[in-house]
Amino acid sequence: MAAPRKTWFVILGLLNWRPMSGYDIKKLIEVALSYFWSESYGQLYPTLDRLVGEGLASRRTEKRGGRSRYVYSITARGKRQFLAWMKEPADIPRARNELQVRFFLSARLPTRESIRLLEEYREQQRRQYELYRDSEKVLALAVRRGGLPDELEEVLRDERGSGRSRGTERTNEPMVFYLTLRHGILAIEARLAWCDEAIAALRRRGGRRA
Amino acid sequence: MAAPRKTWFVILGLLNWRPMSGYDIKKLIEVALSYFWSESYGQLYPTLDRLVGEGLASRRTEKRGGRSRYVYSITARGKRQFLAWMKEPADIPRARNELQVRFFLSARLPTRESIRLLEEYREQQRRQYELYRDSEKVLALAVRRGGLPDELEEVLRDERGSGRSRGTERTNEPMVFYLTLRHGILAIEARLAWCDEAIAALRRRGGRRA
DNA sequence: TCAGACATGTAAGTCGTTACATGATTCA
DNA sequence: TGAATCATGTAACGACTTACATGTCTGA
Repeated sequence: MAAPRKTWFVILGLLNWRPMSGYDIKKLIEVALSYFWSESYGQLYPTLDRLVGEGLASRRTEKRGGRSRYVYSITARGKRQFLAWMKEPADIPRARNELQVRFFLSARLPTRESIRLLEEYREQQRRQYELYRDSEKVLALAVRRGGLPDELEEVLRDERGSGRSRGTERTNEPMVFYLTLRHGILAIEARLAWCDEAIAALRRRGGRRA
Repeated sequence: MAAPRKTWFVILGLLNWRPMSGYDIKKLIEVALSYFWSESYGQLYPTLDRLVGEGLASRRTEKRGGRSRYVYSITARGKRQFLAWMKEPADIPRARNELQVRFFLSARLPTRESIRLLEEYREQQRRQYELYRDSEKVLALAVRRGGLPDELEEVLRDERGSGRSRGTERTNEPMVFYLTLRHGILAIEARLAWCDEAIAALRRRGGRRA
């Protein structure tokens, strides 16, 4: 029973970055993590409440030009829990790949159905690939410069000094951002290569028959 | 609102293969689909009930040497629904990759933490890779022979003639099985390559400092 | 002035897992 | 005889999404 609580720890990890409102967290995930993570408000706000209830985060009200909002900070206890979670082995994700299951289920259908599925998949991956490559160019440049692209600098703004670096506590940030993206790129390249291989194999063996 | 209903369609797709009991379906998924799909009994049995309720499957009681069991078959209506679903575009899976999020969240931690995460990931992938390669050898051989490995032949037994093929209605089965596995293999190779690239990059830039 | 961003939440429903519960049959 | 496999289910819980609900502020 129990304890995936991923949302819980991801929020804690982002608060460990800097204090934020629920809205900020949502935005940050959309801008910087969307390739591999998502959260809905329906998860987010209740989880923030629970985090405060457990003493892992604290909440204060902030006025930002008349409009007020809740800003959450991680507590010492929260920090400890987050660090402990980071040390635990990640659990193997339950396998559920819809494309693959569709492809498998096409085995008893005419070959052209399998091929159609693959072509659709290939096109979807190709589109995604272009987006990734664009981001990669921007990030690679930034990494060489030792910073982050402006959009990201902006989302992560407050916790940084007025300059680009606080000097003392150097971190991996830009490199980790870049490498995270590289993971996505290599994964897509593998899928594209697979599509080509699979389409060719099916055509060789009976695409005509279908 | 509504309608992932993946379990629903996967079961329908398997029943389209041949009539089966809930237990059979579970076994088939474990043996042949475990790399990319899973179902629990808690999902399976209630879904089978609903399928029958909707007239997409029918149930009969079968005696198998004194022990009785329910065997489900797909109906014409069920077949139509399954085919319709196969034609729909697969929805983009919601992105949730725990390893990547952990890695991202390590950006503010000492570099050695990021590297540790990667090494753990790499080892996990490497183990999985060995299993895949073993299966690949077996399957590749079978594909060349035009059949399936004995374990799979057994799980899929009844619907086949007494020989290896019913002659008339040739399908892609062996090739699709093989290609499905190839997808997994190429994906893992990409992840291993990424781990190497990422570890090297982090070491270059400050592994010492950590 | 009005669209779009900022901002916070709830309700209902689906999806899915785990643990529990039960019992027959087979084979070493 | 007792462990493994066959076989079917339910209860409780947790995770997650979508749609709904509501209101403010900023800038073109």
